[in-house]
Amino acid sequence: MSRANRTAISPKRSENYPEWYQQVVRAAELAENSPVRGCMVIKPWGYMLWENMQRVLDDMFKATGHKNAYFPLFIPVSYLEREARHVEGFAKECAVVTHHRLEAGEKGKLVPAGELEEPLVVRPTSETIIGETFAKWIQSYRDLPLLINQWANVVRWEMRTRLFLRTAEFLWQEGHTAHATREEAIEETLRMLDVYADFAENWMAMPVIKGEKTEGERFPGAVNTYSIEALMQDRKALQAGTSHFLGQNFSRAANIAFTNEEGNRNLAWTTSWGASTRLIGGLVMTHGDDDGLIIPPKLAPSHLAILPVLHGKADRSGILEYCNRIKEELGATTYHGRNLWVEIDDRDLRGGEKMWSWIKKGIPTWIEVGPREMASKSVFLGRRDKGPKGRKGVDLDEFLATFPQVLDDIQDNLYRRALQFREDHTKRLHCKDDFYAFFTPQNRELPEIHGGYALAHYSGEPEVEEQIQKDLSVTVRCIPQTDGGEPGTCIFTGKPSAGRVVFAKSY
RNA sequence: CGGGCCGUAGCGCAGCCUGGUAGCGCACUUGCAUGGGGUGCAAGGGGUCAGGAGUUCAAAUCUCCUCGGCCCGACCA
Repeated sequence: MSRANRTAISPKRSENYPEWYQQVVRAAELAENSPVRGCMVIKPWGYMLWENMQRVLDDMFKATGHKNAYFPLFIPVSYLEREARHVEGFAKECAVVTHHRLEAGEKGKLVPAGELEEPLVVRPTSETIIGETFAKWIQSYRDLPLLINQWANVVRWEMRTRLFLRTAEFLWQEGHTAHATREEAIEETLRMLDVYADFAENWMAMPVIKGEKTEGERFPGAVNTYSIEALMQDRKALQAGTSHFLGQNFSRAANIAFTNEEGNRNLAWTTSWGASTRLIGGLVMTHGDDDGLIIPPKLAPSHLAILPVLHGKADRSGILEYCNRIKEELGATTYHGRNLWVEIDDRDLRGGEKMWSWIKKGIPTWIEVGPREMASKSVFLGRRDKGPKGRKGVDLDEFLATFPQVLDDIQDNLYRRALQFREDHTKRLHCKDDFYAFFTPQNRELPEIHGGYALAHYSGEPEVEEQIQKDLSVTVRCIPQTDGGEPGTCIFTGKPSAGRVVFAKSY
């Protein structure tokens, strides 16, 4: 392939999507596999991205009245046992600590010793231990609502893992709240769903559908589960955040009770909600292209790479000084809550090679600065959303004055592009045959990218969901909040349906 | 955990069928020349061929087991 139309990532998305994903994560230096099965090493570029996500989400949680706290990594097995459906849901994927020391064995081996009286589970989620704590903290209605969030790592011993999308250990936040009334708790559940949707759309530039999960997809122990669902470029849905109304299930299990104004003892109503490093996987698959990652400016670890063109008899120090002035001026500029971050890349590499390394990492913009720019007081600006062919010279003063708008324009462009993609691959389907055709690849041996979101009427029988999952690996992603409940007829059973639901293959 | 494919230098691969103890491209190191789309020439470094056991005079190559990766299924943020 000629250099001019070679892509930085191979295979391309259209050739082998899962492999493309792995290659982007590697090429962008987000993360790599570790010696520990199913666990990843998050590299600095990936971790900075996560820190930005954390910061923004954390601000949103604080703005809605939540406070951070930290609870133990280890949970006594007996805690988990208290809520029957919760046990069922998590028992199979728990890492269990049974010993508390190592002793020297044969041939220098270390063997576990000192068996624990009660095994400890490495938290897969913290409802039980936080519930136990809440029970102590809450005595009176005056202690409510209790609005807590925790940033933590959790472990779920998954059978199949993929970097960021599903790893045995992952980073997340889990919010846990307790309320005096059912209504208040439901309100909280939906408020946090809105926070996630706001974050996804306005920060990640990732359009999402908000909705309620069907019974089969519900969090173990929840009364209702809500999620935001994003459509990836292989047209599979990604659950990008969840919010659960837990009713009084966990209050009953942990005895989270309070005395109300009338002096009566009541069980609290609780919620929990979480978003994880999986969001990074979603970002890769929403915006990435065949040249690598594309990071929305509002979350980018770095907004601008300055690539000085230093060669031959060029005025090296003059150019570097010119670059430094740009860096200093932009670095003092606030952009959506933090200062612009600018890097001068003066590595001794060829220009093209250097440029491509930043393209693969997904930096929103880069400028090349050499003698020509110096002479004409300009910069040669590249935008990641437009690709290397779209670079152009811009007057320096104009560049400095408009740079934040350029970033906003990229942010908007990424969102519009992703929204367009979703609309292009969302179909309203009116019969079962069309539904099956929509989700069946032309080539069964080597399935091409197919499907998308199917909006169809569904009367709610769990057996129907089981059947289509068996036939097509398609599930109900959610019952969308937005669809106003236009009634119709279920395309599977012919029974009345209250509204269309969203079907898709999913991660 | 079931079915399929795969594991050879940092990355991508050839060699395996028809055993004779390792090769290619990119990357890396050094030098020179270069230098605005991923450079050229030259000289180098790096692999217990995923791990273990077996068959054999001899195993990357054949057999078995284990581990890891990807896809499909089950499960799942």
